[in-house]
Amino acid sequence: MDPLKLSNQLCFPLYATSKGIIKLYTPLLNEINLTYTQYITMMVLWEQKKIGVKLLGEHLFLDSGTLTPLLKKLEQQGLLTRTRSQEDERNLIVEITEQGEALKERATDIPAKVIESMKLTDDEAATLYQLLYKLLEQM
Amino acid sequence: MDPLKLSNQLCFPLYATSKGIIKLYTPLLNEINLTYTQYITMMVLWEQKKIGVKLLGEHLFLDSGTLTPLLKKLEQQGLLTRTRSQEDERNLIVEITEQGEALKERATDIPAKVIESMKLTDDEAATLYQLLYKLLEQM
DNA sequence: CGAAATTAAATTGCGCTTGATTTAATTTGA
DNA sequence: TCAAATTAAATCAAGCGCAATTTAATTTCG
Repeated sequence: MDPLKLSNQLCFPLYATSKGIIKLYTPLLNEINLTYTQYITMMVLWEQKKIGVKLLGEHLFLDSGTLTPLLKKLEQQGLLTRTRSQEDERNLIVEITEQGEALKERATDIPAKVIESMKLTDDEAATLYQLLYKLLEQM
Repeated sequence: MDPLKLSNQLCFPLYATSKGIIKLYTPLLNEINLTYTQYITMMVLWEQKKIGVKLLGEHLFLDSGTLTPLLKKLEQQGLLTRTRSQEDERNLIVEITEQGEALKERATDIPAKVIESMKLTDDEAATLYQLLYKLLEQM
């Protein structure tokens, strides 16, 4: 059992599957003019309405290097506003707009379409979900 | 059950775990001057010695847009050679060099170190592996 | 108090990733 | 045969991802 055989690695199928599923999302997200990263950002805002960049980054495992330009773009598109916090000017607060809220409707069907094309049983999906979160938690 | 809740998605933990594990690899790969993508490319060459770019891309789920610059860099580092096929000049053949072979030794320990820090049981790892390949196959 | 440390975003630089287009070689078929 | 279609890499543009640095605000503590 060669540890350097591609087929013996866990990371590689993770990396490939992740890219593959994002590629399933892409044509659906194109219709609402979002990239995958923009989409998961909007998902947080659909839940929370208003959140600081630091906390947002912790939810998404992304830092300001990725988020700053991405949030500026979403702001330009009118989906959110960016404002410095009054209490602590170091913090930038991101808040969803009406337009951003409205976009949620057009996104509702997307997850179901992707899950369908993944063809996993409910059990398999649950197992996968649980293993991935176990890994995530200890990182 | 909101389908647009981040925590209800399968793709997001896949995406996050994939990035997280690559981040475990990064400091180890830095010591042998490879990025993760360069590393999986070298893994194919450690197995096959010689392969066309198209087939290489099929193994790695990458296209010439990613591979062309990456292979040029690895060629500059002396780890492989790039030669047009005699039979069909459209094909570029990549072949590992002595130096490329030699690098394999320095990489042997890396997978074990990463797997260790993932803290999954053998069963869990096997289940995860199997689910990911099931997903990959139907994509 | 006020200098030093800490914190949050922004910026920079480099590399990956993909979609689309271009270029060149080969194959196909009217 | 030879023009049209196909194939393989290369190239280009746009965006992500991350490490490292910079800038500005706030906190800590001597």
